[in-house]
Amino acid sequence: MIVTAKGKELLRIYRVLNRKFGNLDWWPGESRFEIIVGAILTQNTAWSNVEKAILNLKRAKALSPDRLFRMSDAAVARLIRPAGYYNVKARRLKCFLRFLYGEYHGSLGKMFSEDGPRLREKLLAVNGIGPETADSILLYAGGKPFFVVDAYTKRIFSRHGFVNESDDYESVQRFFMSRLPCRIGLFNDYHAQIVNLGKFYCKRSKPLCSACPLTFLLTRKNLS
DNA sequence: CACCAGGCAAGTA
DNA sequence: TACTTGCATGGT
Repeated sequence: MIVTAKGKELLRIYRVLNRKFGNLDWWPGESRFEIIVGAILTQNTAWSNVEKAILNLKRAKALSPDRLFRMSDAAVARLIRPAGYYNVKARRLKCFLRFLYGEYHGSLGKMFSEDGPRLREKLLAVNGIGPETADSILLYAGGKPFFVVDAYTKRIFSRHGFVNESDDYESVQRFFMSRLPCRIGLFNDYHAQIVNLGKFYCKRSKPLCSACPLTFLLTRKNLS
């Protein structure tokens, strides 16, 4: 099936997902800092495990930039153990905090007052923050218009012929950002819908389920 | 038991 | 540039 991917089709797909699942109100997290920590902890990790780690941080009153920054790597690692890769992730959190204090005196407000593209470049220069983590931070904690691309995005949209599985991050991101209206709320909920869809319908080694609303939409369109 | 999860960096050729 | 490997827990 050949799909000519125009912007209106991407919007139609989004509307179908939103109608079925409603507004998902991402990111799950009560503060900007919690969102940032979650974005780092969820790298290649099930969110349920990240929740346990964040709960540990909250119970230890460690979920603030200053408390976390003062803690030793080993102490942080112990708290975030359920999230997996706890040694590297403890270092990555510290790298971000060193950046936050070094550049902005520990103020997220100052950090997010920077120009979006400029801040993105600076985040990417922090060890442990790659494109997906940077965009998650910018969009969900900073309210800046960057479309987040993850494994589900590539998997789902390559299986439907919109992009290639081998396309790099920036290329897939451009595919969406050049075809969608630049709206925070849309970028926010679209990515949330994709992850939700992936969790329910699209595992790594299994084909798309025929009950997947996206499959249904595209099949129906193909027949008409 | 095997496989998977909302990546990333560092090493090799 | 394009692979490969290490990192690690908890759920199915």
